[in-house]
Amino acid sequence: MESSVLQQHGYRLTPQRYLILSVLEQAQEHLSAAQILQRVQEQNPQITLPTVYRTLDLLKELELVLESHLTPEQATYEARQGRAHHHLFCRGCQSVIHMDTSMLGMVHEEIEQQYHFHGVMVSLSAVGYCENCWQTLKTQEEATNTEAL
Amino acid sequence: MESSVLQQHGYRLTPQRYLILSVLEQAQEHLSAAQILQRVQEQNPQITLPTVYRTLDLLKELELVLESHLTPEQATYEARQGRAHHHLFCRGCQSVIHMDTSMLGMVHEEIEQQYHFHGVMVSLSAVGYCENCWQTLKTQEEATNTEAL
DNA sequence: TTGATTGCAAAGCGTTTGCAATGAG
DNA sequence: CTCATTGCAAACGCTTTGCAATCAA
Repeated sequence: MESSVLQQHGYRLTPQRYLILSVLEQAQEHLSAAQILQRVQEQNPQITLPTVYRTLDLLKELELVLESHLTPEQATYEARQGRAHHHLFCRGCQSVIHMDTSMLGMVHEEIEQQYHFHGVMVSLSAVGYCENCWQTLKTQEEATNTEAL
Repeated sequence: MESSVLQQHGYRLTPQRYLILSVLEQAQEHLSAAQILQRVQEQNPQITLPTVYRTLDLLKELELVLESHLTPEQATYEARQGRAHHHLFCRGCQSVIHMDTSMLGMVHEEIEQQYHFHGVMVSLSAVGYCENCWQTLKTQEEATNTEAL
């Protein structure tokens, strides 16, 4: 648990902040602010959405939490785990798979050199269909084609 | 101008749609819906924001326009130009630079094989500071440090 | 005690929708 | 005539903010 980082930066460790951070650390998936609220309220129904957002802002600033915008509608959040990773998103079941960074090779350095940028953070994201949803999709298409005849 | 694609799909080519598409095709940058409205209203002040959004939906569907979510706040749009590309975003001046796809190499195939995904679209985005903003930033930091003493 | 933090309510902002008026085919 | 398309106004959903009450240090 990285909650001590809060105090190290002069912020209070309140029950709300502790709960929100532990929900994120225990989650094995990306959570939206609303999902975080829901889980957090199971332990303490008092907590409200503004508190979730304010806490997330703090945790982002302290780099304990990462924010993603895989879908346009809403941001999702995850606790910063050890290894850097990228996201593979299934259009079908909306699941998010983590990819490791190995495949990116020297992309980072190439960008800094080629475009004269500094402090570059590279993020790769891919969307597609997982095996399951791909099969479902093909079945549906066949059904539609048959209908159309 | 790809406006003929509209009719090919049974949609009307209205003055509004024509204007919006040409604004996007002439822009050498990513535009938000509000920016599109502004440029379009210079020619026809009658046009409204809902029309812009409805037209963008259409153009996205016809793949004449690409939508990006480089920043959380608002989506940006660009006319689909010839070559695929990726985005390099400067945190300082908010400018967007297009990178070509060469550096990605076989990433696409690797993902399909390694994660058993189908119809994968890869998008790489990077954020950092361009040369200019990097210098500005360093100067500012020095100033702040001096102040703090 | 004292300023940081919270809950509440309300506002903000980008985006979407219902609907009547318009206009192209 | 008929339906796609528009402008208008209002709604929507996520996120942020003002403020008084509360609470950790």
